[in-house]
Amino acid sequence: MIRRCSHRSVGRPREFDEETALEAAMEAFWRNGYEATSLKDLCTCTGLHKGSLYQAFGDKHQLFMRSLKHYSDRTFSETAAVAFQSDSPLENIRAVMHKVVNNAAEDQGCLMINSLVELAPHDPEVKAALKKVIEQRLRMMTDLVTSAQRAGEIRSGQEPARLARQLMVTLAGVATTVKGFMGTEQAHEVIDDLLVSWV
Amino acid sequence: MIRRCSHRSVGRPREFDEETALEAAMEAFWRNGYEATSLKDLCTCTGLHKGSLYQAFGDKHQLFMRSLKHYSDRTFSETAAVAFQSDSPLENIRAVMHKVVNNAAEDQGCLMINSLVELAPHDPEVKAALKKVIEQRLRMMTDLVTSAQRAGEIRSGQEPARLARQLMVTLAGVATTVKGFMGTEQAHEVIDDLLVSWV
DNA sequence: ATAATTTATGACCAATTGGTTACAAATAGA
DNA sequence: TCTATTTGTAACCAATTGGTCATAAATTAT
Repeated sequence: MIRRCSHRSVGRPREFDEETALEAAMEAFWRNGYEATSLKDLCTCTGLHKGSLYQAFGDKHQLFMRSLKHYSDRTFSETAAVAFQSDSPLENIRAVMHKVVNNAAEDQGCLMINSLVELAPHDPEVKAALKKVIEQRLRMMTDLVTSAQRAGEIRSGQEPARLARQLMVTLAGVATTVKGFMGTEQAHEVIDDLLVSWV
Repeated sequence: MIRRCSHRSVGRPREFDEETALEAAMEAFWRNGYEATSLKDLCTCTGLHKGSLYQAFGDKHQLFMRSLKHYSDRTFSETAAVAFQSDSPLENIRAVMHKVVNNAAEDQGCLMINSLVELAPHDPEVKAALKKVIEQRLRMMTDLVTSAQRAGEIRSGQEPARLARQLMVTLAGVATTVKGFMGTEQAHEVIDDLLVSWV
């Protein structure tokens, strides 16, 4: 059972790029939600036929799981990238928060929060996947808060874990209210207002 | 065109209570979301047949709109009821916030936030309805914040409208994170942590 | 009693859902 | 060239979707 290279074996070669198709599917799920995205929609936006989709990704649910993972991987690496740019921990927190807000596109929100609301209560697989990535992010936030407290940039009265939770809740709130009732600018203001009260 | 009483006219009398049926439908939409709630589900939970449902409420979307209104009416009156219990404006804010959190049932969240996430971006009617109720709540919050600032219970550095927005965003965030990643107790802590930083 | 009216019920409908499968086309290895 | 293998394509599938309609039952007004 040796596969020399990932994809240059015997059969007919793929005519599409798996990554591109996945990105398109993710976009559709992100914009419309899981239930509201039909197989036909997925075929249209990826340019593939049902058969190809199933062969490449499995059924709709598996494709969704991969989309979700793709999304969370990308957004996490993007935010982690700005988490250590400054030597001021508070500035790093601010940068991370604004990064997340920028990612939560207007009217589209955040795929993770969307999925949390739509699917988590009834889809154990989605719930487990989200649990993992949320805890991951919570850990990062907690570390940042701890650093900021040590640096004296945030008052030390409250536990870092609880302040981190506050940040996460605010981000979740922004990701939902940005769906029709808040411009991106206002969302950024919310972040700043919160952090202002922490110094 | 005179109707003497609302419902004791000619035809065969209703065998079900409209209010009860509406409540059941609302519960289903609340728990499962719009798309994931099928007509059959609605028939099962209300105990009605399709025909009766359509005659009484119109199509699925109209029934949903009535459910949403029913929900927002009930929750708003419940929260407004506790908004003036104390003579301390800050205590009233706290009471309102905790009331909302209690309403957002674990794993079920808040029907308005759920609908905001699932439908608002693509359903103008839902969006408009939510806009109305959200602005209503925002006004109430703003008034409470203003009072609290006047009473000196909240520092006066920030605009009441922006602080109110902060409260709303936090509530929205709690309503989503409560769907699998936060117990009710923790949700209450988040509220308290936020308000603590305001004094 | 009868007519008018409104209800409850279930059969019925076209369209769409997610999903499978048969088959032709395209490649690599023999 | 021939075989094995994998892809693309479209026909096909049962089940479910939201929604309508004809009909019988239950009531009030006459």
